[in-house]
Amino acid sequence: MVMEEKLVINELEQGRELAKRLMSNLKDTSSIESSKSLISEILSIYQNAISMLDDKKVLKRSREIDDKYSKNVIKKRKVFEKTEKVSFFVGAGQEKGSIDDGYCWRKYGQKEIHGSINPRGYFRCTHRFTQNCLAVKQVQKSDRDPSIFEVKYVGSHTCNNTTTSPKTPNFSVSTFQEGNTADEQREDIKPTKTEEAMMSFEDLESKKNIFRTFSFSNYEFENGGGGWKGNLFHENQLSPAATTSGSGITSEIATAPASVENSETADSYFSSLDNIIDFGPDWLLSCDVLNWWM
DNA sequence: TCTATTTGACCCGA
DNA sequence: TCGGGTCAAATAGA
Repeated sequence: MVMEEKLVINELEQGRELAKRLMSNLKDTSSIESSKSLISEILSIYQNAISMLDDKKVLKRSREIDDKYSKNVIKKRKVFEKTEKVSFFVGAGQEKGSIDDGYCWRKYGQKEIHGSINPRGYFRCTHRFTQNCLAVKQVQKSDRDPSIFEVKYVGSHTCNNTTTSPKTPNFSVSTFQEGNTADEQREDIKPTKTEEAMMSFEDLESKKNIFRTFSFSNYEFENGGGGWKGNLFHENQLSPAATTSGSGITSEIATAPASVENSETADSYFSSLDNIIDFGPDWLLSCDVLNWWM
């Protein structure tokens, strides 16, 4: 492991520790100011870690592009590191490819995927050629629940242009064990740990009310392990407060009062954070997801 | 006419 | 050899 990677991991571990302290603070309604301070620290640490990773990626990609064009290799497939891939599920109601994450995407291909019912769409940043932005995303409708789109982001944006300011769709994050085959993942579709986070970022620009609409959820199977429905944002869940579907803790969180710290049920929500915050390496490798709210 | 999408072909890695 | 990612010509739509 190179020095930079150790530094990044160290940063992320600090963030995790701070998050744990934050969890404790949130159980104590008298320590709101302390919690706000911790949140700022956490965001700063994650930003540092992401910047470190991005610096490395930008350099690597610049070399890839130089190689590509200098050798006139037009169709050479880029090989990204596994750590650049992030998988998460986005609620339906936003048709494939039009999931509004604030960036401009252009579809450049679609493929039938072996073993999957639904084709996978390939999108790249509109500013790929004007600003050399190599961000790419893949969108595929879930085989298990057609109302769900699985979106994989490869690389992060280096462009400045967005349709609006970059924003986060309401989404449910799930990380999978790296190295598993697609079939293995389908066979054992649950996350390897309690790694699912449900988030709503309605007002991230101001960041004033961060965490008012932010919640983590413990992983839960519906019908004894049968599916994701209870944990996913469906189109009627774009406004979590209006959620009526789903069951268990997920649904409760979706309808949780804005002021979680004062909620009677807040303790029960955050009592499960020990499991969630202990994301483990897979989650740490997926921190591109943080770009959404930075 | 311009821009985005579709789709078959091409290419590479496993 | 196969599966998946990308290209680019054809097509659609504003």
